[in-house]
Amino acid sequence: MHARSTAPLTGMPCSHCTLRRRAAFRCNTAEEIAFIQSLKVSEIAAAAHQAIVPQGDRSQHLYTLLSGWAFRYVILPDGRRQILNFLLPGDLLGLQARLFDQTDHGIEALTDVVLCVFARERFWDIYQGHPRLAFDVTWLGAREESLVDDGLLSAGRRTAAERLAAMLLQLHRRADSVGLVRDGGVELPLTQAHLADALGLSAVHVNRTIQAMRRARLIDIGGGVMRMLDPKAMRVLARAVAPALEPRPLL
Amino acid sequence: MHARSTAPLTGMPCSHCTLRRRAAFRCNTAEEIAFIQSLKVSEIAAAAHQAIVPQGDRSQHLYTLLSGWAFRYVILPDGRRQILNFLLPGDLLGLQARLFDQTDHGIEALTDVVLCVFARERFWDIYQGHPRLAFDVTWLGAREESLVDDGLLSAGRRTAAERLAAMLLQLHRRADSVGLVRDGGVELPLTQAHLADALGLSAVHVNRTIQAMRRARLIDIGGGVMRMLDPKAMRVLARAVAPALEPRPLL
DNA sequence: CGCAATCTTGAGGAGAGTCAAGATGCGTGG
DNA sequence: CCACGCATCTTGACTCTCCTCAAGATTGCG
Repeated sequence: MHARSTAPLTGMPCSHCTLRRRAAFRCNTAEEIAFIQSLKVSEIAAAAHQAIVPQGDRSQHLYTLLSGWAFRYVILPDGRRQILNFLLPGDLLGLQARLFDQTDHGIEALTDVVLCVFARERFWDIYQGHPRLAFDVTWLGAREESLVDDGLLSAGRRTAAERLAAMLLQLHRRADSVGLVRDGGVELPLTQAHLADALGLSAVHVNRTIQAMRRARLIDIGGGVMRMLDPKAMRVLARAVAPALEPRPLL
Repeated sequence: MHARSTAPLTGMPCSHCTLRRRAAFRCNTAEEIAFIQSLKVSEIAAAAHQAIVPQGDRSQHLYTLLSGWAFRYVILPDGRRQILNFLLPGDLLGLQARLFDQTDHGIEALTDVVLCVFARERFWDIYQGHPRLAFDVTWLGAREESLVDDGLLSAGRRTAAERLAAMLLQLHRRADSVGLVRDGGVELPLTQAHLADALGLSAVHVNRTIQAMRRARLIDIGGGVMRMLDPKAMRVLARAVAPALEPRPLL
């Protein structure tokens, strides 16, 4: 729980970034990679539970999450928290914070994370000189919105079991796309309280819903690991389709 | 209720667009406006209740809403509907639909609307030749996401009264910024069923909540017109801050 | 080994949903 | 100009999902 402070790291050249090798990500030209490299200020490690972008802060940077999990959230004055979405490796952080003067949401590390830090003042250069990459930024923003759209659909119109199914399917799929699934199991670093805050439920009710799913042999979850026992039934429950996975951009 | 079919209109040159004159929008250079004009294919009118982008369709175009109200929504297989956000004049439509191969949401006209249609195949030209406008597209996408974020906060963690207050404040503020508020009153073309689907509530409960607000002299709503009687109390209720309104881009 | 966070279970309650019926308003056509 | 019909709004009664409170079990870590 004790957060070690954020520390700059040497980091690895973008051209050797292991994320970039995954099929989930669109290939960049050598020239694009060199440009991305030139934007990169450093790598930063943050410990689990540490604030990456505190709520209400003006974010100084854009980040790409290189490893670990994080989440975007809002906290109301009386302490109620809503998790807006979870962030996995390859996701771009701080886009809204960069565009609007002040963000109304915060970003917190769920596990120890490593972030690729991009120079704030050079954000504009992407648009100036690299239209393809600028397009990618827009694309990543639109993708994030579609995740939030789905969360809103859940919170507004799905039952507790449906919400949970939709969320677990989404996380499983996203984790899979970045190689975080090994023989069917994902390391899920979420507490039930996190799920509750993401789904708009109480922690107690999330617990009961999970147990019902365990009894129904839909999932096997616990000890920080989740296994999908019956993905098809889960999709039926969530009324979700398995979306086609086209390669997505990576900065 | 009977939808007249979508009809192309002559339209007015972008340089004379009345929207563009509003303080709410960022000024463009003459050159930018000429470029935007060159993207413009036509203007299209759609009747209230007509689908602008049907759910599941691959959208052919990007639109700017010139007049009228619309909304983005998802419908689950069993008919439950979630409204993701409302669209007012100046808003960009179809961005996600353009970026992903297929959209999972639809867009429907709430009133009769007029849309500015941009050539799909020239979307890329914005990024190629007009970095400033490309940046604006990203900005508009991020702004829409922040609206959805707020909706998710509401559906997940606010009570019915708080949700309604937050939504009515947002709509009032947005309508005001495009000149739709006259001596305190906005024309709100929403039924209570629309509000229910946007807030994740039942129509009956929205009704009761509205009536409580009327009795408390917070708002005066009915007959398609809303008046904020006590904006400060509404903001306290919604736990919302009045956000600074910086000029936003318009395509 | 012991504390703290997390998970689990039970009991009772409340916010919001559903169903149903009636009221109101409005556009259309006779 | 009025009557009809439909959509919307309103109200009541009852129900149910999910919440809150509270206590105990489990886990993990220092």
